[in-house]
Amino acid sequence: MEKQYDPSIVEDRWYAHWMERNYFRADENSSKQKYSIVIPPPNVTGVLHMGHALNNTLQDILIRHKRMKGFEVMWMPGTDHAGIATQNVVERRLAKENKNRHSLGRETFLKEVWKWKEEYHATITNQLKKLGSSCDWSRERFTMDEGLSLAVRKVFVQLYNEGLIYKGKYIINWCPRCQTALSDEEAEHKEIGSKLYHLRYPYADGSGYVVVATTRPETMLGDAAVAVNPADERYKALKQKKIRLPLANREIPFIEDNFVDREFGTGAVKVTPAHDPNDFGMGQRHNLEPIAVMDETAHMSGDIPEKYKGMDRFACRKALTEDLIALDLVEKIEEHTHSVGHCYRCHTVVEPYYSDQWFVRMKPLAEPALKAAVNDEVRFYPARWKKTYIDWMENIRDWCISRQIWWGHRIPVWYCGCGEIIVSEETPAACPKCLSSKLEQDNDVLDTWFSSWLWPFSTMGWPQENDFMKKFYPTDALATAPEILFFWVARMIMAGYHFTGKLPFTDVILHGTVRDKSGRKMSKSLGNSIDPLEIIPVYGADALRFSMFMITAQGADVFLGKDTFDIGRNFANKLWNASRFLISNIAEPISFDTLPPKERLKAEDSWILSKLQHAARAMDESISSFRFNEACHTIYDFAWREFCDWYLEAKKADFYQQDDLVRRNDALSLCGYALASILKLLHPIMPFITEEIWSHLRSKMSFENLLNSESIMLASYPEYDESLVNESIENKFDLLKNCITALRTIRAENNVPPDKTGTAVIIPADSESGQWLASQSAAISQFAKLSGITVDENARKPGFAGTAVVRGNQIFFSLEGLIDKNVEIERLTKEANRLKGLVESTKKRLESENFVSRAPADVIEKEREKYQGLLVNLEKTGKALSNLMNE
RNA sequence: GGGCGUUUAGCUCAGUUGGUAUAGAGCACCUGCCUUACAAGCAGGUGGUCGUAGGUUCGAAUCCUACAACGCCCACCA
Repeated sequence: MEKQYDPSIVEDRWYAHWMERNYFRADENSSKQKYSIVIPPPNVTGVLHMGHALNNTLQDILIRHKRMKGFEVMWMPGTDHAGIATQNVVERRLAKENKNRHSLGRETFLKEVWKWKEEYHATITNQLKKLGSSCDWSRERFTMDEGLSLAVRKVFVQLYNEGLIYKGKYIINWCPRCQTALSDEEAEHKEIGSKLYHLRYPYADGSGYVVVATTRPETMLGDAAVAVNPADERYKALKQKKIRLPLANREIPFIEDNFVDREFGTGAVKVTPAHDPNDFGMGQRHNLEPIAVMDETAHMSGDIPEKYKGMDRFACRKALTEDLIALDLVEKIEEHTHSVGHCYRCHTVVEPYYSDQWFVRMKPLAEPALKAAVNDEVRFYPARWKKTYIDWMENIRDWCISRQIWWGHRIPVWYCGCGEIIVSEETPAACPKCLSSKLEQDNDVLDTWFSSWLWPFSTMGWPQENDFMKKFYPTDALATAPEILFFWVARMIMAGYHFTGKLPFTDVILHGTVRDKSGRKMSKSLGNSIDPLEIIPVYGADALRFSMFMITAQGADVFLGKDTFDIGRNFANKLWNASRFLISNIAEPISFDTLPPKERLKAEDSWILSKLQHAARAMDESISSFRFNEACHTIYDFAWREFCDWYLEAKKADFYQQDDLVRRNDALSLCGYALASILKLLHPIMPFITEEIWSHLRSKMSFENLLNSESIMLASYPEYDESLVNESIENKFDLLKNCITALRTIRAENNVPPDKTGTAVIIPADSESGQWLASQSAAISQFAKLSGITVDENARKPGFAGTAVVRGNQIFFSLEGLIDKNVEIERLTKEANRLKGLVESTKKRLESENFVSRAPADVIEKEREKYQGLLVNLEKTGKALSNLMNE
């Protein structure tokens, strides 16, 4: 074994080995209880980033943990075609060659996108493997593969037949750059500093004007009315008047509508039914014809003055405002911040656009999905997301699912010249009504999420009945970022209930966003992202995985810097060296069936076995409740602070016992047992190094029921064993460690060099402590580098010595000429003051009538014991201090 | 406008149901060590009135109220 652990050699080798052995393969015929997860399919738009690393590591931890716990696990991998996003990146690539999708034509363009898909799909798959993801690659799916496309068509037809899909002309969010409709969720609202224009609209009879306020003056060309609140007295007289719309030079009426807020602006609002969702509503209530004045690229068009035709909407805003100013029709322009929708893919300002689109009626689908959350059948981690989910479900609106792009599932609707509309899973040969074969399929494709929402079951072969789905559906956990709670999670739950009658998963784990050290979201455009593939060769996937979860509390954002991964790398290296040390001490391969019998266990053995039980339980609980940072801390502390710092150090002496082979083998086997347990506990988080060490350990040691698994992946996860818990030994060890630390502190504070040994005297507080510490005098000598130690209640204090009091036990360290009296006086004074403070506060509490009469008896008892102990320590420390000063 | 989250050491953050003599890590910093597992390491140390103000309680970082700062989500007042 090398002196430094090098993950780059090890990791790829083990992944290939696991693949070769088919360890990731899920067996639908297994009799074991199943545990299944479907991957949130990464978009094929590009390479994976740290957010994916976080997301997939989380799932891998769960999968590996459950696999070791004896479940038949299935982790379904796959990718998403990501309609608009992928089409955009491919169009951008084409633009560099001065081509565009229209010049290529639909078919050729789609071929280009498929090429892109293949390329990035390969990269993504490779990245997931580098991370160690133990998904069942034999099941891999893509949202546009044949089976999933079939599921999409089936769902569309079913919903249509159920009356839950309809087509209609409405105001929708339109991205003028992508030139497609968007759903409400795809329009991201951002606060924007803007202007509020107060425009004068003259009455048709020339008797004056009314002032209306708008943030988008260019839409005035499409105005169909001016509306006021019916209760607004100010405008009562204007009811009969008409407005002469400036520039457009049309007459428009006054209308009254309760929607209008009397308090805002002037209380009069221009109504543009074709370009504003509220105005559209008013238009419908008052039979106003929507007048479209923009085309699909948000350039001015339609029946408007020549001058503005073809102008970009923002250019027009400027030009038109200037013209109105020239006509003295602008009362004032105010600064105004408001929230404006942006395309979630290209960040262009969304235009409300009047057009013919397909929608899903959501209310009926939401009912069971809402109930599931209210009843806690589906659980959210952290739990606070439940409320967010419920709010959204309660206020759900219809879902616009048609997209005017080419990359995606084509809408399975055909139109016949006779007016017939055919909605069908299969391409119809002829119109059922007029028998014409001249049918035209709807040009639009479906929203990407219309395939994603079926993911948990479409990937399993639905709608075909099959054993695989029977075994693994519904799944168990779903891990994702909160950003797509509505886009995806909520809709999957709705689809799950509607099409399979089942909740598709029970635990929804919402993890945070990956950010840089200054809190900015990591993104390609900001140039602040860290590429997992650059980290892995240097630090290792294990280090990447461990570091990320070590520093991240459940649901909290992850802040990554270039030094973040040191934690995991250092930990891996520590583990490597401890293992190397142990394994190198095994000269001849040793074999044993069980742990040494109880009577052969030494104190430190019982102690580490007891501590191991706590660690095992904590790991299990932390992972099962998705608190991965806790799991990392638990294993880090156990492996490093307890196993390496104390246990292995304590066992060293026994390793060199060439003349007592029983003792030597006990020491090696117990260390091997503890190490193997650590490896198993850690494996879900750091799969590679644990497998590597596991194989080294197995080459030197065989242990029935412990190391019998060829791969650690398939070994059983350590179980909490109460019979090995030993609180009294843990207590004694705390005392021992505190005594050793006290001696070390004296040495360090007095700058005693490590190569100078000294002698110690311990005057124990009682005979029990005395016996225990005396039995550990060899260990104390070793850890504190002593040449001699006396533990005796009747021992005499050494003349001049460094002093400490631990739980009433007086500890003296003496080394001629190396203990600095002033240092010691300072230390002891500080200690005495600290104790005085504690004695005071404890005394106060115990003298308080309220405390003594109201606190539970055990708390009072504990407080009394604490007080007695403090008094003893204070007294002895004080005495040591005065002795020192008098010497 | 509604809702949620965060505020703890110089920095980044843990702290599960209120109670373990001293509120924990990592990094940074200081001191001493290349002690034959590990300098990516070892031993020791400095550093915190737990955002502010009240309240509940025998007891509050933890529960309640108000306030402040920052962040996020949702929302059809142009």
